[in-house]
Amino acid sequence: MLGKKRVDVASSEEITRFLNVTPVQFRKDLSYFGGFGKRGVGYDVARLTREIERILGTDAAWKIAIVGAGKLGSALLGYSGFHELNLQIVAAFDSSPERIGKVRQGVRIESTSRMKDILRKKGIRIAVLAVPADFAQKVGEELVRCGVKAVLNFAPVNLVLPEGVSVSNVDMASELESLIYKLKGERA
Amino acid sequence: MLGKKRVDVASSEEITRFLNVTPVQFRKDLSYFGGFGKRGVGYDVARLTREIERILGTDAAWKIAIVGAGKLGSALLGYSGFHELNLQIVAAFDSSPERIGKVRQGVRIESTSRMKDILRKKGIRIAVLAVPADFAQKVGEELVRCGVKAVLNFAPVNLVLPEGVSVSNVDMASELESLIYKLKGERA
DNA sequence: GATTGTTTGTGAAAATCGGAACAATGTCCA
DNA sequence: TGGACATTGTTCCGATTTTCACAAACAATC
Repeated sequence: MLGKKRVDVASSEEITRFLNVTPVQFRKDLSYFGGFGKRGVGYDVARLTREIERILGTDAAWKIAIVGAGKLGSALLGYSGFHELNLQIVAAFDSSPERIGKVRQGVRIESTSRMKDILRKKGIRIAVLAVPADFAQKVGEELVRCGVKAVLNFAPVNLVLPEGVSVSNVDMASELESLIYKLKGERA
Repeated sequence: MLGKKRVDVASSEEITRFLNVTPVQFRKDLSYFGGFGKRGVGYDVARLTREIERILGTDAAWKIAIVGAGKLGSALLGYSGFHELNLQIVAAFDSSPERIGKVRQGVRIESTSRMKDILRKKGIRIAVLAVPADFAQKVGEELVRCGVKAVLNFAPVNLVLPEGVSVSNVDMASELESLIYKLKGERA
């Protein structure tokens, strides 16, 4: 309880102070993969980081593609959160002729007609879908035919893809609905 | 079982065909708020829509503000999902002088220094945060001082705000982490 | 070295969630 | 009217998740 703070070691409570999980949950989740902490001391932050990266698979670099280079797609191309994990945006696609050929954030926007070639050649298995809602389902299915195994969908539709393909729908409207619902609850 | 389809009435099974919930779950959730369906028949679609909107609070219009008018913020200004709910973007803020004063999607971008005035005057309680990660926590706290009660955070940090303020972190990186983890599992 | 205080890891209890089964209620048709 | 069929709303139950409680392990101090 001295003024000296060791930044290289942190307790589960200190760590979860800025996460939205409880210390117990944090410890239990970690213990499932093995005990990385020292009792009475805490967790070696450097080692913990390495272990978590190994568990999550973010120690090796993953190549991802962004499909749809409109406003949202362009924004995602520059989104810093991807780089901080080991996610490399190595391809971008759009169907609009005036966007094809342009280079954004060092990535050349290709025609969607070339998706299969490029995705297969580069061995990309993760795609971020940022096309208008009307096209999302169709393009998503095309991605599956291109060998993609995981899709992060930003279009405001519920993307449904075959078994074996992971889909994560980032539904901003739903998130806002939840917030509104909570707000209403406080009023009542 | 005739060819005639009544589009004004639908069963829970028909409704959930395009949702990712089971019919039972759908009925159970609804029954928590009251029985809106007719046994043996189904749900009156028009009424169901009204009831759900009432429950979620999207029957009345909500005014929201977007803070940060960079790539992501601009994209969100044009995001169609907001309009489909009853969410009106009535204010946008940025700290960068070259963006202030510009009009995007009919909304004038104001200086962040004017946040408190405008947010309070317009009675805005919901804000969408799309600023760089380094500023997110600071700006979020400022929003709370401006009377905001719910924040949808797009910055790749875990925003923590005081009790009584709802925070929803749209963490795209986390979503991708989950996808990667699933992908790894299939490999092993 | 014993003692005290701290923190992890884990086993058990509690709560929550999702699915299956079923009774209640409605339509339709003879 | 009565019977066959369809669909909701609810109860029950198993599984999963979250929380609680505590023993084990470690550091620091006397």
